[in-house]
Amino acid sequence: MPAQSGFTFFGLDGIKVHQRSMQSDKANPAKMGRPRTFREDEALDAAMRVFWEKGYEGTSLDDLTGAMKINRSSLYSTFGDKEALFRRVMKQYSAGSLSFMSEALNLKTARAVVEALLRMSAKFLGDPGHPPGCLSIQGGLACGSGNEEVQQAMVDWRKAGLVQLQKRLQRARAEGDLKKNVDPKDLARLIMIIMNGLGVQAVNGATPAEMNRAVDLALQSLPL
Amino acid sequence: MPAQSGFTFFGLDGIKVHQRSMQSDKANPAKMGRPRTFREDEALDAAMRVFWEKGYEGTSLDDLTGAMKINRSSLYSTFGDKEALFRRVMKQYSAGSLSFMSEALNLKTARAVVEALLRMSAKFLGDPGHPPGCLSIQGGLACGSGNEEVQQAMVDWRKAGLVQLQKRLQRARAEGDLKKNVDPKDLARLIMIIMNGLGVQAVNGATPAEMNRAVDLALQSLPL
DNA sequence: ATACATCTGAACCATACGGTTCAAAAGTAA
DNA sequence: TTACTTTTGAACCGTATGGTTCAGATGTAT
Repeated sequence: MPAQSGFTFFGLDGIKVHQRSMQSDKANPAKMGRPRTFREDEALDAAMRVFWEKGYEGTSLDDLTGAMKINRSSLYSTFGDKEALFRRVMKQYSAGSLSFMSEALNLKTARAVVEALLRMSAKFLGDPGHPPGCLSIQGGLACGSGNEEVQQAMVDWRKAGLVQLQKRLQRARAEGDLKKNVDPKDLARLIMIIMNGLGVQAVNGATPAEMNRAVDLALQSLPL
Repeated sequence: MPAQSGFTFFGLDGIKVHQRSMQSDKANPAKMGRPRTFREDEALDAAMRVFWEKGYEGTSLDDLTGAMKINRSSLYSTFGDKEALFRRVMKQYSAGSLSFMSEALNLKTARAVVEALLRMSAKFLGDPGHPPGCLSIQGGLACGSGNEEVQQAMVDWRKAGLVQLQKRLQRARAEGDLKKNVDPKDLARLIMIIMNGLGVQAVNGATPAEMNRAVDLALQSLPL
């Protein structure tokens, strides 16, 4: 399951494994020049955790190089610059951590979709195995001068999630799988509102269990 | 209505008014020393807007002194330092902008309380007359090294809102004003989740009308 | 062996940052 | 008028920030 690779930071202490695999790998001819001492995917995962915890503006290059265990030159030559790295991290997070959303959207009924989204969000956003909340929010809702493009990228990212859910529920409408008095766009927005709010509550220290109880209440009353 | 003073930035161009009132005010004996050229409350409102828009970390001293129209010495002598100013701003925001919460909590029934909270949040958080979202979130959910105390102050601030709502709904429970199968704590958390989520949606660009429709949906189905 | 290619590490850079200093300005007191 | 008090304004400060440079290290190719 490639979606799990976003969570399993298996390589953080596995630099030696990396070295051996590079030397023993005969299928890929070694590249000329000094070999890297780090794995790009591991460094990227480390960067993702730091940005998740400190936000874009609160994360310094020292934070990043320290967590990634690489030096500045390596960071720049591999990822470009701070912003490019963050954009890479956003993609990685979407493909990895947020992949539960795609799974949920693929369920058969609107009810199942919404229930999966809310329960999996409560579980994921408060999971103590990684920084709390959602990177698309933790990255920063507000920003100082010079970081507007990053902020806009996050706004677009969050909006894209809403659009996806709106489309799924509009499909449910077309399939007769939604009550007649329920507008799929409004429902999608309400669900997204609850998911965003769960992210904030997770940062406040709410446990998955506490959030799940609120989700129970929402699910027992929503018109689904 | 003192709550409105948080919104009415009447003094931003009113420095001249301030000067006249200072010279014509005979009730308060003039203080020795050079008179201030700014009004503290106006400067504080200006600071509030900047923090609201750029967050704590994204707001620089140049941003603040520019918006407040005072220089650094004046900012330091009047407010202390950046953190102290932000804490002042938090108080001002609570007393001003967030005062609708106290009003809502004072309504007679749980239903009225919840409805007022959600509708007033949708209206307030998306109001184009000020930066979008809620300062308690916009200030920053994540933070870099050195700003942990500010972050914790915001976490405590947000939690305090939840505790207030929990108490109000527990009172509703004691008064028999809440359905038997509804836990007041869980309901309070769900409402707070929705309010937090409305803040994020407002930052995404959702209009008060769009958010209000989602609130309609929530209100028509919540067990109240 | 030398030549070449790529990475590392450590130093460096220009600018930004929050905070400080102090002479001059603008008032009151005597 | 001088003395005192408080504020302003502009310069300054030490440190942090994102980004750059380049000699040496570590590999492949001939």
